[in-house]
Amino acid sequence: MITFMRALSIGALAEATGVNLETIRYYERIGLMPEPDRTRAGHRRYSPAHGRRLAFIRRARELGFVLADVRSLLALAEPGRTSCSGVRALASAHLGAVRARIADLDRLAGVLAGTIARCDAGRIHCPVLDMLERER
Amino acid sequence: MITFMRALSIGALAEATGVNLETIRYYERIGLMPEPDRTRAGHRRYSPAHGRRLAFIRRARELGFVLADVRSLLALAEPGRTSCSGVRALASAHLGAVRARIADLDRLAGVLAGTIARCDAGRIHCPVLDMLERER
DNA sequence: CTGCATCCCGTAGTGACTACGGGATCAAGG
DNA sequence: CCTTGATCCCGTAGTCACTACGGGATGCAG
Repeated sequence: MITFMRALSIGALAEATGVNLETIRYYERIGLMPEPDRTRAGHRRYSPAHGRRLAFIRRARELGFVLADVRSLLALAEPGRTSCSGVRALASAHLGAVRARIADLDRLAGVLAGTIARCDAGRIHCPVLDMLERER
Repeated sequence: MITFMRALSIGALAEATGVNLETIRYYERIGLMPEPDRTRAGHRRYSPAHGRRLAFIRRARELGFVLADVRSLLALAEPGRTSCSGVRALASAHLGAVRARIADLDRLAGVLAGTIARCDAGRIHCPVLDMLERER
């Protein structure tokens, strides 16, 4: 298990969390990650709390939440005023969107597979082009 | 069936094909649609051939082909030197990508659904947040 | 102290559009 | 013929979530 024992440089944090270094700076620019302390020379020093927040963001992104949702989830997860129903609503909505997308892609794959399969039948005209060119 | 009998304005073409007017201009900018003739005042006048090409692009996009693929498909569909095997290869590769994406989303939906389902069990801690916060 | 890895920052590029703004032109009705 | 409102022109910038680049400043090991 990854633990963040001491202050990490941005490169070390990137390695520890698997989040690209430039992405971490991007998250800071858009206000998703708080600004960390700096060394005298201006290099970022990350605390364990930063590491946990970044790991949270990463897992949410892996689950397909858009950054706006991640922002909401972070707010809803604030210690003290945790809102489970809010979190659940967000997750449910997201699940619905994912399932809709799957249904879309399933239909698409069906059309593609059916058309490509007809190629094997040794047609004269290309069935794929036929589909793309045929009106309506 | 939609037929393009005469020269259409960009707005009429947009309506006939269901492609946004600004998108048509965008396709022209990136060289996907050829430049049409213009009226003396500079307004675009589209021929039936333009209409057919745009409809082809639209159907390919609906099937999820990226614009680079659409470009290739258009080249492969050139009358005279039609390449069925090339078209088939592109379509097969795309189908593979679509199926991979579906598999990804299926796994994702499973995780989300499983986690959300645990919310109903009347937990004290929010299972969704638990998942996002837990290390590993 | 030398050299190389790491870090800084701002900017621009990606894909596939969409939106905006300010001006020109067109087509129909009076 | 003239007005009016729809349509069209163009260039630019915004979207999302990053990623890449470049040129300069540090950090740290040998």
